[in-house]
Amino acid sequence: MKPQRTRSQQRILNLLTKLNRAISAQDLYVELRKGGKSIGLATVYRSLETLKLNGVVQMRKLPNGESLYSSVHEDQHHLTCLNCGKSIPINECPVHQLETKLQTNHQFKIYYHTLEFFGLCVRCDVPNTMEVAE
Amino acid sequence: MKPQRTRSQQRILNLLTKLNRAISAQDLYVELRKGGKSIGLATVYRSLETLKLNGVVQMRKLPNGESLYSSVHEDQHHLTCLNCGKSIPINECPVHQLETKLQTNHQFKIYYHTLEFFGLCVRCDVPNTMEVAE
DNA sequence: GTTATTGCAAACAATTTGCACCCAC
DNA sequence: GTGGGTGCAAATTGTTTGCAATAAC
Repeated sequence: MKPQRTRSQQRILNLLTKLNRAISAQDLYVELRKGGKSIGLATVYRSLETLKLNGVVQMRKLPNGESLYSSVHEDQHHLTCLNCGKSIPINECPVHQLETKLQTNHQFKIYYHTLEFFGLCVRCDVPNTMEVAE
Repeated sequence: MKPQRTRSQQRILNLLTKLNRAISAQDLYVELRKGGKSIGLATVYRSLETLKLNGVVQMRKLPNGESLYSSVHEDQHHLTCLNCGKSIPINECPVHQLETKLQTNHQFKIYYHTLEFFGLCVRCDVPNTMEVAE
């Protein structure tokens, strides 16, 4: 029962699928314009909103406030440094079993989940008192 | 090796510990003012930033862009509805073992993690074509 | 032709920054 | 007295909204 999509939604979904990685709305906008498509930023946001509610697009928020969107089968999580913002992708994901269980117990249709680890990377985890000269 | 805290940082940390739940910076600000403390909103943000880097405060971002802060031992995750925004707390958390492993493998000092499930709650998961009359 | 979608510009909200003042040491 | 910490107001940034023009059916 695929909901019908508008032209813009279709374009965005295509691009997200092709890219196969998370991208911000702003960058998505730039990419689409580059591709010759005339599209407004507002439309990008509106389309992403709808696609999210349809369960085909997912979103994660970076600590800096920016949102990254990707197509929903992308099950990729990250280890993010609170200081430099560097994000390391990780492969493991131990929550699928729990997801199924929650879906049943809470009568909730789960579309996707986010799992992020935050801390300090080696470079930023300065041994306290002294600065790294580098 | 506890880093020394400024007056504001101390107050904020105290309040977060007392509350034992996640709260937005704005609300934190209001609470502190109510409590008779003269404090500026910017200071609240600056203090939270520092406390976060110290690993004693953690943050999660709601889909609406607001950030919620809590003291870091709070290991509480949520099931959030993409439509109405309702957030249901869950008790399970299957990631601690993975956390330890990642910490070693990636030479990363992990302070905390966030785990959120997104989808539609029963009320919002309308059986497609027809609206709920309610 | 009627209705939903789109683009643009203006509006918004959370957060950050500049800067003068104040407090702690 | 000096340097970091603080409050206020202004600036910034990502996102949302109002509305007239446009496309879809």
